[in-house]
Parts: sequence; structure tokens; C-alpha cells
Amino acid sequence: MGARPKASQADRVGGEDQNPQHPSARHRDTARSVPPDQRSNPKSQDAVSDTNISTGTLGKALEVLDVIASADRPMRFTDILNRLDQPRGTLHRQISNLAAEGLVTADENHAYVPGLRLLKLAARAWSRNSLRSVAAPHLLRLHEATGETVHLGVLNGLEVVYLDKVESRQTVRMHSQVGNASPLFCTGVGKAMLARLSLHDRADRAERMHYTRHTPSTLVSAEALLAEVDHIARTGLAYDREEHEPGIVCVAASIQHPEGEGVAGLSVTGPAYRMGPEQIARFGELVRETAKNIEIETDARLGPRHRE
Amino acid sequence: MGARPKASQADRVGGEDQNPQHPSARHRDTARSVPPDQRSNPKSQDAVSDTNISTGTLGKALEVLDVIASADRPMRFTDILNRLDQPRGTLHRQISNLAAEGLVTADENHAYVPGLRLLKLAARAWSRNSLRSVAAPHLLRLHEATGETVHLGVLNGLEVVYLDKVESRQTVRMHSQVGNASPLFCTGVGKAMLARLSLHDRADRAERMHYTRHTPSTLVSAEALLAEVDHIARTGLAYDREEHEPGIVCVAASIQHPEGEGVAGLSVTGPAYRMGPEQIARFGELVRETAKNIEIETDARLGPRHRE
DNA sequence: AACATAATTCCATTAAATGGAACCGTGTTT
DNA sequence: AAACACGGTTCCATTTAATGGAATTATGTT
Repeated sequence: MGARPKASQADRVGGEDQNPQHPSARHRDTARSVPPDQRSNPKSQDAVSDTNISTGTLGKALEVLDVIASADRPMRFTDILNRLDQPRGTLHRQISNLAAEGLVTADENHAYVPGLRLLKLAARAWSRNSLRSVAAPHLLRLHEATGETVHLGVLNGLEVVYLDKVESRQTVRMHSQVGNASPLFCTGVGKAMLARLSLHDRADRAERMHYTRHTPSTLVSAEALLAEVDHIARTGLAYDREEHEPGIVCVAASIQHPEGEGVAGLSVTGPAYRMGPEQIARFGELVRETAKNIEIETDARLGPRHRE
Repeated sequence: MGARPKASQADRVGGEDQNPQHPSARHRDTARSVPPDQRSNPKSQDAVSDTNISTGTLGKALEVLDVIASADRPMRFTDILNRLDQPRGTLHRQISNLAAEGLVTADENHAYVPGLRLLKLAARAWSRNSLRSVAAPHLLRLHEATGETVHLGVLNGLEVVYLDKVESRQTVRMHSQVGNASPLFCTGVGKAMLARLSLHDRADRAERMHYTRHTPSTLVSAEALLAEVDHIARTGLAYDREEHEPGIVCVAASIQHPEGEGVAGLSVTGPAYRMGPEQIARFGELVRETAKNIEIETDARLGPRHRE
């Protein structure tokens, strides 16, 4: 690769170094052996910042894709080049491959946008998501009972990724939420999910967040967040009191996936003027109840391999 | 990659083939079965300057991802192995990489499902799609004028991929259409889009389709399809008369992207009992009008790089 | 407990990605 | 209009990382 060793890409296993033990020690230390570089538990990794890890060529391709996808306008070749600091030839081939696979599309002339194949793949991911399909009728019922918007989200690193949404009126931004990610610290679902984690895990994540103030009431420190989450853990209900968007409030509860595979949550969201304290209290009970029901049903559907 | 001359450009545009006779196929010459999924490559007007059809490692990873995504249940390691006929070690690493990148997730134990990252990427692709964002208010107006479901789709190979949908009632399958793909020959949008292509291109695609009968009225031959498309090209309106789903009819019109970047279409769909001949005629005019307006607006927004 | 099957790891081999430099083509400047 | 500059594309020797067969370990079944 070349005369110019770039620290970023040089070593295979960047972050976590390879197993300190000798490779020949493969006998029976399996007790603690979560494979060194392939973490099967989602907690250790996250996110959005620099994602260069040891997934080789695939990881590099996705880095390029991320740049294209997370930009807010079509990117030209040189834009991407500047963003990634990579040799021209290499980047060109990577982009060509992404385009050939339909993951990106060349707009007009030489401007790249995320491609259709992503939509096709995501449609499958969405329709086959077991939590989502189990939850769907529950969400619908909850929406009918409350008349407000209902969200379903899952924990992903330091964010909540929304899996589904039920709202009354089709606005112009229709399914704008599905697949979108929001910070944990300023959303009801996010805080509810945090409350399901171990103390250590909560603190760990709280520490790694970037607290940007969205409204006057946003919690902007790990301490404030952890205190509130602690309270949520006891009551089972989380609130967003215009912490993410002015005028918008919500009540949320968490859902524990079976197998400890993940934590999810759901919420009822609406404008503050329609959701006063008494309304929130009422909705809160419904949310809690719905969450419980979804939990029970997923347990019944996915769980029963253990108790036979 | 290939130490091979790119001599044979003979292969057609379909974009497939991508199988440059792997040199490593001396041991097992398993003709790598390209899945029938015609991959991407929208434009592909005949003799494309056969630029690079081998996407190398990325392509192989996506092959694995496709298997996982297009299955209708979580796949275990061996399932994928049987489907792809690949060495264990290789497949294992590929899956591990996909999992490490979040493109697939290990369900329960060793069962893989498409991952959250796909949703996140697709959300960006969707929200930033220029046609979709331009069309959105038009679709909403059309829905309000007709009271029926409105679809927006784009041409992708032999399929229509739905970009958006506006419907009155939130059913349980809410955004089920977005990102989904349907055949061209049995959908209104599909036939409308075909009518925008050159005669040669129409015939080429019609020839490559697999005509599966969905209902008694499905067109099941290239001849029948081409005849109807020819008629559509003159009238500007396409119909689906219960050809895809019994009891469901639709009227559709096509939209030409600027720059010849692609062809799209939109439709009004509803149950046959609500959409009789006179209703369809009325809706048809609205659809045609809406398509025209979207076309004009995309032209205005995306086109004017030329006149400055 | 013994067996069968699935999943994972190892490592020499080799294909494939890399990246520097040369090459085109289009839009800008003088 | 000619010369230029810049963004994009192609080439090819070098080096990396993907490969795949076999051995090893985990998991589930009789």
C-alpha cells in the first residue's frame, strides 16, 4: 500500500488490540472469551463518529457510503475526497463499486446520492423486524386510545432508532421518523430505554454523549440525565417535557427484548397544549400497559426456546 | 482484479453477469449463480460503455446480505452456506463483517436478520430523494382530491420501487410499500413508466421479465404487455384492472426526470367497487395533471444548471 | 454420556485492493 | 479562441487482505 503509511488505516485491529494471549492458548479460556474483535453484544460499540474498524474492505466502502448518505446535499467526487483524505484512484474505485451495486446513484453529473438499493434492503429489514411486527397492532390500539402520535424505537449505541410511527394525519413528512435516529438524552423513548440498563452501562453511555441543547429544558449533562434516568427506573415512565422540540411533549416506557438482545421503547407524543398533566398521566398508564403487553407477546413468540 | 482483458463487452446492459470467470474456479467450478435479482442499474440504455462490472469484495458481501435480507425468516449460518455454496471460513468472515458493521444482526443465537444500519441509511436516502421531496405535496393534494391511495414509484431494472405512499387510513401495514418492489408488467405505474422508454428498451425489458400470473387479468406475455404499453404511450395513462391483486384497480401516469436520469410514475389505487369507469376517468385526469406538475417542478429545481 | 451437526478459528496461498502518477475532458480565464 | 486549471478517470507495480481447506470447539440430539 504505499509509501505513505497512514495511521488511520494501517493496523488491522485498530481499537481493541488482539487477544493478549498467545494464539496457541486456545484451549479453554473460553469462559471469558467473547471473541476479541467481534463483539456480539451491542453495548460496546456505537456510532456515528469515525467508524473505521477492522471490517476490511467492507468497512471502507461503508465509510464512503456514510459520507454520501449523511451529507445533506449530493456530493461530488472531490467533496468526498476531501472528507475522507484518500488517494484518488482508490476512492474512485470504491465509489464506482458502490454505484455499480446500486447503493449510491450518480445524480445529474458526478453528484452522488444514496441509492435505491438501500430502500429495497431496508424495506425487508423493516417488514421482517420481529419486534416491529409484534408491536404494530399494539401501537395502533394505543394511537386509537390516545389520539396522539405513537412511536416505537430501539436502542442503538447512543441513539434511539425509530422503527415505527402511528399518527393521525398524514402530514407532508409522512414516515419521516422511521429509520431516523435521535439522541437518547432528550427523547422520552431514549431515557426510558436507558433506565433499563445496568447502572454501569447507563453511566458509560451518559459519559460518551454529546449534550447539545435543543430547547431550554433539555438536559445537558450526564449528571442531570443519570439522575432522571434513575427516577425513571423506579417509576417505569419517562417524560419528554419539551426537551427535544419546543411545544412537543411525550410519555414513554421501555420494552425489554427477550434474550437480552436489546432494549426498545415506545411513546405517545403530542403538542403540549393538548397534553396537560392529567392527560399525560392517563396516557402514561396506557403506555406502560402497552409496553408490558408487547413485552409479554415478544417473550411468548421469541422466547420459548428456553422453557420447554 | 481480473488479469483479464475486458474483451467481451458482448453482454447486454442488463447489468448482470458480473461474473468474469473467476480465475480461482479451478477447484470448484460452481458457476456462481447470479441470483435472479436484477441488480440496480437503472438507466442502462443499450450498449453501455461497459465500465467495470465487477464489484469485488463489496459485491460478495452484498450477495450475502441479499440472501439474509430476501429470506423470509432468520437464517442460520448453514442456511446461508447452502444458499451460496461458499467455503465455511470465507462465509463466516463475511457475515462477521456484515454484523460488525450493523448491516445484519445476530438474532437469538446464530440467526441473522437484516440490521438497523440499513434502516438508518435508507432513512437518509428517502428523506433526501429529490423526486420524492418535490412530489410529496403533490401526492398529498392528489390524495385529498381522490380519497384513494396514491403511490409514487421509480423504474429500477424490471421493477418499480415505491418511493412514497399516501393513504387515508393507517392500517397495520403502514409504510409497507415504501422501498418495496413490484413487477413492471402488472402494475399501473410500471406500465406507465415502460411507455416512456424507447421502443427498443421496452422490448428489451419485456423480453427479460418473468410473467407470473397474479390474477385472471394479468398480462402474461411480452406481446400483450408491449401492445398495451404502446397504447399507453399514446394516451398517457395506464391502468391496472385487477392485474396485480384481485379487487384492486389503479390509474397511473409517468414522470420523466430531468437529465434523463430516470423515469418515475404515480398512481391512484383503490378497490374496484369504489373506482368505476367514470371515477377512473376523473382520477385519470388528476393523475395526468399531477404528473405533469411534478415534472415541471423537478425540471425547474434540478434542471436549471444549464441556464444561469 | 456419546454422538452428530453446526459454528468458529487457523494459516499458507493467492486474488484483489491500493495509490502514485499519467491521462482525459470539460469549464474558466486571459 | 487558445491556454489553462481542475475534476474526474485510467494504469500498473506493489502490498494488503480475502480466500478456503482442514482442524478445533461449541451446540443440540438420541
